[in-house]
Amino acid sequence: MNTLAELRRRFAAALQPLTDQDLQPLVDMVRPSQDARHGDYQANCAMPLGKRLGQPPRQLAQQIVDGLDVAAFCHPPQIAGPGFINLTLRDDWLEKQLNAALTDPRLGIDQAADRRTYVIDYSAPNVAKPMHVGHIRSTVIGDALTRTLRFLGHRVISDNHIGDWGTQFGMIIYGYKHFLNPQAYREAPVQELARLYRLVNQLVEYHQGRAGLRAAQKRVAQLTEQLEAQREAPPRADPKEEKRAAKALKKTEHQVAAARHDLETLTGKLKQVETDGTLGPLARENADIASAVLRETANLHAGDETNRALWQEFLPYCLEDIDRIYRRLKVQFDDTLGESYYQDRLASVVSELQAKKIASHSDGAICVFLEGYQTPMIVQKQDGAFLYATTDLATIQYRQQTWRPDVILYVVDHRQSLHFQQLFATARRWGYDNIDFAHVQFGTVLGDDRRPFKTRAGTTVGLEGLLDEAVQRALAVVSQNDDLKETPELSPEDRQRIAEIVGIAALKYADLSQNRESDYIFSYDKMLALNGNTATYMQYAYARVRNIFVKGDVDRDRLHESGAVITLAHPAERALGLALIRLSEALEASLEDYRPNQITTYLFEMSEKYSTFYQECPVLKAQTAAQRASRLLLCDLTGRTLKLGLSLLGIEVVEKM
RNA sequence: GCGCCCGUAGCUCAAUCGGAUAGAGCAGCGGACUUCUAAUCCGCAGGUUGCAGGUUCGAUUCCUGCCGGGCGUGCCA
Repeated sequence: MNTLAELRRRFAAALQPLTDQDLQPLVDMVRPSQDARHGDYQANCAMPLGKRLGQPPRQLAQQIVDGLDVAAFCHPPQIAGPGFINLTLRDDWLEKQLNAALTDPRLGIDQAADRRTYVIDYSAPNVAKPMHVGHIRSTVIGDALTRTLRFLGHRVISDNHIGDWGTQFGMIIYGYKHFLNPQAYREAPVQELARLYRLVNQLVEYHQGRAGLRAAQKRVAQLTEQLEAQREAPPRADPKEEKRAAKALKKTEHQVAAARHDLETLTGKLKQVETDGTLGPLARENADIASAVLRETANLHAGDETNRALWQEFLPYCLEDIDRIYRRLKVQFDDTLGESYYQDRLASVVSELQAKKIASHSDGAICVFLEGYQTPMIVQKQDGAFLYATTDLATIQYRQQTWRPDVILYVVDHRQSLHFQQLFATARRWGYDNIDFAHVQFGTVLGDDRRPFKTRAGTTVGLEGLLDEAVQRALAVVSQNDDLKETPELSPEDRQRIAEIVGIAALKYADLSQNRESDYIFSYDKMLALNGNTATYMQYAYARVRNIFVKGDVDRDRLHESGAVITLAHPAERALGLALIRLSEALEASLEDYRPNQITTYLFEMSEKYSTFYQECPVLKAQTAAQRASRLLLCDLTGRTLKLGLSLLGIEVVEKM
């Protein structure tokens, strides 16, 4: 049962006779108290309503309380301050909820009343390119939303909209035709294809870098010159002008620094290739590689038989490669329908948009012009090629035909927000206005230096290396802790298995616990910290719960069959009990704005309550048999709540750590 | 230039569509292990929520201006 939802229903009934206005906003003002001194829940609706009705808010609060039927689960409501209504749950009612949850596999959490169909579009890497740190947020957030929605009874289709039709295949095809090591390909095709991709990409970047070197040098020179001029300019008479000039100067200084930095990394990269015994000659021999790669890509799209056959051959290997990472992350998709899947729909999408006068010719391209946007959304280029906007529209069409979703969620980073605004607006004009579209956007992963997370050498960090590093560090933590015990309990195999779970969990949790909209600073140390809002802390809490049952040789089934019940006597027991009945509130809150950090915050607070309880309330050595049984049941419910809550985030627990 | 987002404790972050005395964790200081895992717990200190106005019973939240930062911006995804 969702206590908050129930309280809101009761308030709606009490408010009904007092106003004929929309009750929803008023009812939403019933919420958990932030401060325990104001009770467990509070209603703040008397102030705004009193204002609208021209009545003193405290008097109105009294009227609401008079008509409020909550005696079964609350102490008499208290009116405080300007008109807050404070509610405190009765212990006997709390106990009833907890004892009911004990016998329910869903821990007393109801399924949603309105079950809807969701398509969730997340992860979406470009296959054939190694996955990197940028893919983790989409994958982890999308997976958590999928699991949570599903648990609440919604129909969810998770769809990995992979990039399987882009230039990266042109690169591999070119590499295959020119640089293949046949034996390596036979023995380990995935690795060989990855090598070809990296090699060709490096060569393309080299030549693009060479081509851009002049411009970069020129830019530095130009900006430096501009900077000198600005510095030597005489002071302005007008203070306003002077201020503006100072600002412009500062801006130029930044630009010079950035341009120098760019130039340095560029020359560094060029030098690296030129001095390399293998790469240097290859670079010279393949001077037109960039345009050749584009030709291979265009041929693929045009239906060239050789390239199609190669694409068909490569794709399974590429999928195998990303599947290895998904298996490790324990992420699964219902469908993996990439860009290539929609190729034969694109032309008709464009002609349909034209027929409906939604799209029109402009500068040789076909564009959708939207009110309120300076730039149009281009659906077909001058050269006839389609763009990702076209594919996204075709995808919406397919999803509507196939699943008739109520909602489509796109878990994609915030830099694409303009694209999605235009996409959704176009889709609505096209007739898909019964679908609720949402861009579930998230910020960039940054390094300590607040720049996008890179290795020391300046290359992007591969996702696999990231997982390895997290697991390796988790192994050190687990081992260190086990060594500190009087008699270490874990075999090397145990430690390795636990480290895999703890390391991956830390990585996922660090991401999920952040408000998804802000950029976040990546830190192994922080995510594997043993205190604070981390997965490790909660897994530890879970392991301590389980250990009590081991140490006390308590059989859970027999405990439940014994007829024992939870009674809340100690303040720490009550605080824990209150937290335990609120998982459903946290789940609902997290789905309101698609923010998994609502769940992590809940789990952290609940774990803290457990840690306090653990400290203050002996379980196995409780005073009486009834108290011991009650506390054991509280522990059991805590463990199950942790396990369930974490599982909805895609995070596993361990029995020992 | 235009558009979107952000600015909260020394650091990393919260704050449940305007609620009561802005909360955590690190880092700092002080306590608690003959007792179920001290990977823990308890306490102290730390703030003009970028700045200046405005809206009202009440503002981190809404509006205006300014300062500082990020991202995007007609043929990449």
